[in-house]
Amino acid sequence: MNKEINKSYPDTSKSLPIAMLRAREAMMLSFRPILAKHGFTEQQWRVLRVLGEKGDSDAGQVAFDACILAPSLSRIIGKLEKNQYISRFVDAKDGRRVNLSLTNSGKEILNKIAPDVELIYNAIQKRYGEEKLSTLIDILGEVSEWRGR
Amino acid sequence: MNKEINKSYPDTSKSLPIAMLRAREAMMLSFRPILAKHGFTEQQWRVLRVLGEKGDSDAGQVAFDACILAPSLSRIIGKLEKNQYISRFVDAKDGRRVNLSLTNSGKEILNKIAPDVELIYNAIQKRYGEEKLSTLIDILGEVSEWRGR
DNA sequence: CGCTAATATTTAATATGTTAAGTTTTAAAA
DNA sequence: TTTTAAAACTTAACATATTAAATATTAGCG
Repeated sequence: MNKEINKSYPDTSKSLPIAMLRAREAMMLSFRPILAKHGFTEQQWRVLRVLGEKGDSDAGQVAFDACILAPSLSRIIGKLEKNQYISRFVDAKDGRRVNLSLTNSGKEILNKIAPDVELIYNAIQKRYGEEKLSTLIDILGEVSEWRGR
Repeated sequence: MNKEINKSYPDTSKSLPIAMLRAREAMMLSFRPILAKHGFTEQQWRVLRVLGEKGDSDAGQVAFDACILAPSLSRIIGKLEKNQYISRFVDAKDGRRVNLSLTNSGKEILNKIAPDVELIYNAIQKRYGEEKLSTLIDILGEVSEWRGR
């Protein structure tokens, strides 16, 4: 469609960043309603999941694992702490670090929501097949290593 | 690393949405400085590119092509119009639609920035190979078709 | 034709993304 | 040890994301 028009600019249909955005958005359309039903945003959910998976971590580690920039994380953990889903305390050995930990309430909500999220994951995997998705994850992992020029 | 801890939650290292976020971010770290040097955000740039590629389009089409939600696009085109990079006018046949068009100034800046962006694309392609990236684009395209469940 | 539903866009409100600057605490150099 | 640089967060300012509601216009139907 529209193959006759100006082609002097890069074709967005082949743009990796846009392709990832689209694919990601397609999936998030399924996930977001589940999280929203419990009052969480996608980013807040990533923080809870990461803490549930890796256990107590400092903010920097959570930021990396959840793929959230430090300034965003600061606000997010502020809210999660206020709502009693996590607790925050400065590291005893290094006063610069802030350690984060799931509260019991945080663990409960995690256990409550996780199964619904898993259902979607399983449906996606059933539709596309483990092999294809694993290929996808692998290539994405390689591209994540890109460090410019 | 950390293979002994709690595994009762989905492993974020295998999460497709997070994997896409990471890979995309790795690439954007190379692209953003180029755009920033000219005062554009990543989204503003997508709008300019889409208009340069597909020619004049209505807002809805641009939103889809650039993968930007309508409310965000409204503000973005407001600023791009104010800065004279695009012009906006209501469709003559359908008063609900807003048609967007690159100004000469918009075309110029597009031609000025595009080559620098291409350099990065080429470097990425050289490093990972066309075949792998084309496989990636294909799978991402399939996943983009996901429509919930 | 007049009424109602659907479309396309915009506005509003809250949350996150991005970059830069500011704090506090450590680590390292002189 | 003093001072200087680096590290880890936080705060601030502006831009975008997301959802819902408001506007304006068109399409369909009785």
